Amino acid sequence: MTIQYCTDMARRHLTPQDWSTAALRAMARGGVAAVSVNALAGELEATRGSFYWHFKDRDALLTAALEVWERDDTTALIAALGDITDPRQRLAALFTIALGQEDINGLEPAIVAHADHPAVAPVLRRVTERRIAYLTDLYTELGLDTAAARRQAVAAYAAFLGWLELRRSACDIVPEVAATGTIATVALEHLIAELTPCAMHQAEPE
Amino acid sequence: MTIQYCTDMARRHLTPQDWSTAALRAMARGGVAAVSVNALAGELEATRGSFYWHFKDRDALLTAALEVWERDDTTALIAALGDITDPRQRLAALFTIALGQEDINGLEPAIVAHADHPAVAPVLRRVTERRIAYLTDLYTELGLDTAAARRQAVAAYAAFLGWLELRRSACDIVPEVAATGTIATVALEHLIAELTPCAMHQAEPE
DNA sequence: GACATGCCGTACACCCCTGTATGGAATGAC
DNA sequence: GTCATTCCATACAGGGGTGTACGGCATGTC
Repeated sequence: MTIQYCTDMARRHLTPQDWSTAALRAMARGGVAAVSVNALAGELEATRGSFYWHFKDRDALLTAALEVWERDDTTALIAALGDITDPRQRLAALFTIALGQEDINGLEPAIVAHADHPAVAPVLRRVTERRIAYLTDLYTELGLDTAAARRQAVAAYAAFLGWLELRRSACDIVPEVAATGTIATVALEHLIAELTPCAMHQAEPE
Repeated sequence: MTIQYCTDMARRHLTPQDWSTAALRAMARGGVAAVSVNALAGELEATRGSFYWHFKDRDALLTAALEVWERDDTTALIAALGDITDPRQRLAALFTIALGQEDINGLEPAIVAHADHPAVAPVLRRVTERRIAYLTDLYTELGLDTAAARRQAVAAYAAFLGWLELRRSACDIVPEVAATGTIATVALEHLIAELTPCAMHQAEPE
């Protein structure tokens, strides 16, 4: 019985990035417990021997994957908005990008659901602090005082999280949450227009 | 070596309700995977023999626990609001109760995170439909037309879910999300006053 | 062409969880 | 007191996941 190794084509080597993104996909589906080396190896058409070459542990994969999430969905996103000068356009672009290019559906709810996990807690804390601080600065730039900007940032971020959660749990029941095109308009209506009317007009000359 | 059975006091028998609530607590901490018969037996100071007397399967426990969640946090909650005639007071009481008496912290995010699980999907679908339908009716009673009421219901429910998620993930970073006293005021400001200003005044005579 | 090294497949031991079978303690009926 | 029933503890087999040891196939170097 001959074992066939690479029948299809030149099998390219797996990178730690491949394992990390596969781990994030698995986490979005079934939580932290779904990130099993066995399942990921099957999905990547490899074996666990490949995994333990790139990573020391399963915990090392978890932290690496969550750092990828932190880098892509928070650090890089904020950095991409740096060149937009108008704060209103920056706010609009922020939620448009965050809601529009959601790469892995259900990842954020899965991460938040395991907030107590030792591999999740520090990254989630950094991400939440960074995002709320950025939103607070943005609302301050829009003319709100410190307390009001903070409140708006918390409310907007909660609405954002709930929007993602609703998209994950009931994209068939609530179809308006699924279409990428309407997300921009609906989200901007609810997050910008409606979450800031009480203090917006005295800051807006128009 | 004598085995001591009931040293402390008359050990009352465990009910399926005990197992269900313990399952919900475990699910809130570590997701569906944390609902293990072993762990729950240790928490309840019993053995798996007791469990398999009350339940056929682990899946039977999951569905029973989720039905308890559906009954307590949706059916009973809506039923408790039936005697409030004023829709504005009913809306205020709804979010006050839903946000105030959150019995198990982090349960809703955990359930939503496993929306694809076969034991979760049907219950979550029923709960989401029921809640959004109730909110839609409530906003309709408040004077909104069908489309607007539906949009407000979806937005308010998303904000509610995100508020719970933020409370779970960052109650230390965002302290305003934890205090039960301020929840009522903040939630009512953001959910009633701010989510319905565009169409509220023409329905409100005052 | 010998040799080192990067990358991966395989096999083994170990642990945790599930489900079932079986026995035993406690309680009430009579 | 006997007996049946309820409820629970214990023991066992089976499966799946982890981590490690080891062996093998490549590719590049000299």
